[in-house]
Order: sequence, then structure tokens, then C-alpha cells
Amino acid sequence: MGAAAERAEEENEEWAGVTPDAARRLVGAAVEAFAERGYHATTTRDIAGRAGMSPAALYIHYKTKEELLYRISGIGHEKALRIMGAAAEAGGSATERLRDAVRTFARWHAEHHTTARVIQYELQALSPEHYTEITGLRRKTDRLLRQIIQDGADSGEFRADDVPGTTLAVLSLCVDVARWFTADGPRTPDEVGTLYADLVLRMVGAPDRG
Amino acid sequence: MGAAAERAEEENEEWAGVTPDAARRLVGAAVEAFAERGYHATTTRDIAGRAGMSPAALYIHYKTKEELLYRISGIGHEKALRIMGAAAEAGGSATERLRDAVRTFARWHAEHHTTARVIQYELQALSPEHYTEITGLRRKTDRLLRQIIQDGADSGEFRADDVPGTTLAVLSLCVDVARWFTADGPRTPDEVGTLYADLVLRMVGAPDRG
DNA sequence: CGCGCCGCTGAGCAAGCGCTTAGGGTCCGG
DNA sequence: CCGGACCCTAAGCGCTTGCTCAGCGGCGCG
Repeated sequence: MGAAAERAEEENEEWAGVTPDAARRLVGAAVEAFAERGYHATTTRDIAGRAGMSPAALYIHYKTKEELLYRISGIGHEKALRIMGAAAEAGGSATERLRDAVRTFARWHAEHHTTARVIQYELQALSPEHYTEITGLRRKTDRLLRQIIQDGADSGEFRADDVPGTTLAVLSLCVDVARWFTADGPRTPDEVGTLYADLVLRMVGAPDRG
Repeated sequence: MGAAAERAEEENEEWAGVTPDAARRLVGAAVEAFAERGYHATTTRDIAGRAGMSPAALYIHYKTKEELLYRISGIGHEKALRIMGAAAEAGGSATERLRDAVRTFARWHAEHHTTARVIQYELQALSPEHYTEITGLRRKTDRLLRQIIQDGADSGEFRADDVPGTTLAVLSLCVDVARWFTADGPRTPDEVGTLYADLVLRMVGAPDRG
């Protein structure tokens, strides 16, 4: 997949997989509201209102308000996992793979900062069963990144004394983009991605032009 | 102030300035509850219960639930500002000041991760006036760190092409410690501090032993 | 002992919450 | 024209929320 196609898929209707139309409008409205005010401060009346429906319509498509959060979290974390997976499975040196991983992962968190904010900061509102299911996806993403960093440390490309700690820091850095990024800020998602990729490569002591 | 005294002040009753005793017990209970469940998911009955009082007792010491959050945010951000200020005003090279700033700032976010979580992630629940007041403190902290990095860039100690972007990343890294850190994890707050200081120094391209 | 002070409680109010239910409009196959 | 499947709404139920208020009990003081 070329860069243009890759970008196109990212831009394409984020919730295209959700049908029928009314259900999709509801996820969109819920993401907006959850990102703005937080899950607990958002009312089902607000979500339905943003989607242009009466409060009762929500319950035709979702059993509870929590199910909406669960669906959003699932789709979002699967997308994040696929982004990290694409970078991990690509060929090239550990340096190249790490650069790609951080660039695309951070960029996604900026581009889709409303969705990212919800899936990264509202997890604790999920039911215990849903919570453990979603954190499972998260751990998979974590392992993919750790393996890249481990590869670089093994091959001598990176100087990373503490691989799990470094992985944690890199992931934390990318995820936190969702907290501070705003579309009207001075940086585009692309710029955030390349800046963060540069910073992280230096953090792991990769050679300047690897 | 020596390292031992510095540590002692950090450890000392975090809310010592809050009197009388009942009001202090309430802040403690509120921080615990807010960090665990979030501001909006926490009830005044829960806060009062944790402090060993009836729900009505809360309103003798605080006008509203939001005032509790405001007090916590104020005290917490002032402490964070003082930590950053101490590192910024200390003598030494930019490298030494940056190491100290990141080490103590990250360590505080780990050590007091419940307080930190509340003051960093529940800000949007504040009233508009309180919100702008608190973000003012935050901007001061930001400026102190940016100056250190700017100094290092000017003196040639650091290779930081994008000083504001790098500052943002460093601050984001330290703040996000509050999100993932738990006391029962594999790392002590001290270890987090030194790990993060090392990572950041490499991120800004400081010489290995500066 | 009597008195006032003050931190606190038990009971409860108005409002807003998540969610339910009965029923209406629209469409399609016959 | 009918009949039912599909979405949707108006109304509202039961409950919890942030917050209030009348009054109680134990203390210091004379």
C-alpha cells in the first residue's frame, strides 16, 4: 500500500464499519461528546441530540451507554494495533521500523485526537469484562513496539539499557498526544509524527541517519 | 536544601497547609476518589464516607464539590511549579539543570500519582474561571522548562531544532507518568526519575556525560 | 450547673440521570 | 386496500445526584 492509499484509508470515514446509518451517527456523536466532556459527564440525551434523534432512539441501537464506549474503544484500539502492526511487519532495520512506528502512531493520535482521547483516557468507565478485553488489545500493541526496540538493542543499533522502560516511555509519549493536540494548534499531525519520530530515535541512541 | 531534607519535605503530609483537620481529611478523601474513578463519577457521599463523615459535613468546609477540585488543583500545580522552579534556578550547565528538572518532576508525578492524576487529567471539570487560573500556573511551569532547553540549544549543549516542540514532548512524558504509574509496579519513583532523565538527555542530544 | 458556640448529623428536596414503554408514521409485498 | 416489519418519538418511571436545613451534642467558660 502506497503512502497515498495509506493516508486515504486513514482519512476515510472512521466509523464506516458501523451500520445502519443511525448507529454510525450515534458513535460519531458519542465520540465527540466523550472527548469533550468525558464519559461520565456526558448524558445520553446529549449524545442523541448531537445525532439528531430523541433520547430513546439510542436504545434501539445500543443496549446501554457503556456499550457505545465499548464499541468505540474496540474499533479505536484495533485501528491503533493495525497501525503498529504495519510498522512492525514492514521490512528494514530496527531504526527504520521504529521511525515508521512512532511517526504513524503519533500522527494517528493527533489526526484522530477525539477518538484517541476517548479510547486512551476513558477506559476505566468500561465494565470489568470489557476493560480486560480492551487492555488485551493494548498489550498486543505494547508487545509489537517492545519487539522493535528489543531488535534494535540486540543488533547494537540502539543503546537501550532498559527495554521495557523505554517502550513504556515511547508509548506514553505517543498516547499523550491525544491529550494536548488540538486542530487549531501550530502543528499538523504530520509534523507531530516526524518530530516525535526524530525525538524517539535520539532517545534510543540510534545513529543520526540510519 | 540537601537531598534528605528535600525528600523529607516531599514526603511530609502533602496537605499540611489545609486546616482544620476535617477539611484536610476531606481533601485527602477527595483526591483518592477523584484519582480512582474520576471527578464526575465520584459522589459527595463517597468523599464524605471516606473521610468518615456524613455527606452534609462536606458543605461546612467547602461550598461545592468543584471547590474541592479547585483547591486540590491549586495546591498540586503550585507544588509542581516549585519543583520545576527549584531545578531551573539551581546553578550548573543546562544539561545538569535539565537532568534535575526531569528527574524531580517525573519522580513527583510517580510518588504522588494520585494527586498528579487529578490535577493533570480532571482540569476540564473546573469552572471556566478556575480553569484559566490553573492553566496559568501550568504555563509558568512550561516556560521554566522551555528556558532550560533554550539555554542548552543556545550554548550548543543540546541539538534541539524545535525548542517548543521538544519542551512539549518532555513535559508530556513526565505528566503522563501519573496515568500509568502504580505503587505495585516494578519501578520505584526514584527509578522512574533517573530513567526519564537519561532518556530526555539523549532526546535533546546532550553529551553522554555532561 | 447553665449558656452559647460550633462542628456535625438525619432527613429530605428539586433536578437530572439512564433507561423503558406504548404507540405512531412509513414503507413494502400481496 | 391490508398487515406487519422497522425506526422512531413522547412521556415518564425509579433512582441518584449535589446540596440544604433544622436541630443535636459536647466543649469551654463563668
